[in-house]
Amino acid sequence: MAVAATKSNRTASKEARRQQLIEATIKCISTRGIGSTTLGDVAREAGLSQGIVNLHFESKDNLFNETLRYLAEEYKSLFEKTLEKSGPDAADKLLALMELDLKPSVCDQKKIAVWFGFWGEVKAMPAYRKMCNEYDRGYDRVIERLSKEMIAEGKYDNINAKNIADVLSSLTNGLWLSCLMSPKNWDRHAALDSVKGYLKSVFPQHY
Amino acid sequence: MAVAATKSNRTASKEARRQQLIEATIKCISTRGIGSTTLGDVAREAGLSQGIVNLHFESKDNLFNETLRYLAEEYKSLFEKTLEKSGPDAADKLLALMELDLKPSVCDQKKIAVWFGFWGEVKAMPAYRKMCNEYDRGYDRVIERLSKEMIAEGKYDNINAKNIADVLSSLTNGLWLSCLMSPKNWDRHAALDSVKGYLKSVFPQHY
DNA sequence: AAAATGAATGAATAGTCATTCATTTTATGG
DNA sequence: CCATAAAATGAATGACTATTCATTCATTTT
Repeated sequence: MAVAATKSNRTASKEARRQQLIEATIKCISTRGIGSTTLGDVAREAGLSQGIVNLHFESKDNLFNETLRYLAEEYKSLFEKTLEKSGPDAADKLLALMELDLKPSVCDQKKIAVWFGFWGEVKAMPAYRKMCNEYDRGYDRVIERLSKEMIAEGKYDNINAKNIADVLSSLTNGLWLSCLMSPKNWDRHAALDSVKGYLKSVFPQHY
Repeated sequence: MAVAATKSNRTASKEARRQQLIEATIKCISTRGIGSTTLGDVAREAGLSQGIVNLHFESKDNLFNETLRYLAEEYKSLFEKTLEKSGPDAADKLLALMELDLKPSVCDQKKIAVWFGFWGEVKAMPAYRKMCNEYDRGYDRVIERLSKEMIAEGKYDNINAKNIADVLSSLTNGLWLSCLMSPKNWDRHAALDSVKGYLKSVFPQHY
């Protein structure tokens, strides 16, 4: 099928170009900020010409939305892989997920700067908020389910799984802010100790 | 002599005019986002003319810096007042400070949107990061000192004051993000319960 | 009341940037 | 090789916006 082969080649090349532009966008936002990243900057970063973004993404708005979706999908895939590979106990899985959030590949200045850039614009761009919420809902459910399992196993009293899930996700996001604001003397091991300290105090029989 | 109050629209004092413009800026950033707030928007929001911001603030950059400083000073003043009025025990003071962060006057969508707007721009504007860090250092020191006192009082083992201070500030910032992202079904009492739950698990003799 | 002061105005300017599109380059099939 | 189409270019366009400044206006001083 010559036609199909040709078509798929073209598509592949188009996909590669889109990916290249998304990566350039992430780099630009992480260094110049979301507010002063221009399409010219992105094109230059990608080593391509002025009009290239509009050719592949129609508009700047669309490019930014696709960039956010790319970041969200990337995290989702790491989350799922972590959940699969870790285990088998709920306690192992929960710890592995918390460790993921503080790994260099997830928690680095560059990527965090981009996340905060998008979060800072949610008032102007409700689509950003909507997308983030859709992805986050899934993670919260998983954390809550794992907590519930552990509460049942450990016969813990007086603690609430929803509550713990809220604290853990807030804690992670707050630690990311510290990483963004004090990149020089931020210590990921200290951050992980903080999280472990919390887990230990809530689930003393498990950690 | 309520001179300032009776003065016509055209001749408010310089300080009053600056304040009026800063408040308009906060309103604009909280609704349109920091990236699409123009000086025209701010002037319109304040009911004044196009050139007014440059007259009183020299530049947009300066207006935004002064706006961030205003927010930081406002919080600082609330923090200090809370520390004074609460008490006398360290446990009371610490709880009062955590409650402050979740009070409607501090933790409302509008104000949080502005904070995140600034945080999202720290890569482009190092001055924002610098200013935030200068203020935050003070709060962290206070929280750490209070924790230290409680650790000594309660003879707690195996816990570290710096660690607790880190968790508490991260937790607060993370809860603010939840408030920004899910304004509809965000519950400040549930958030406060999360914080209290943490305090109870770390300082069981105190809470 | 005339003059002086300085706050405020808003039209004009200069610069930036997203988007368009006519043209050029590259790749593919015959 | 050629013919064709897709991909890429980059100059041009038009919209937007920070900043300037000559002018207007209200208040105070003389």
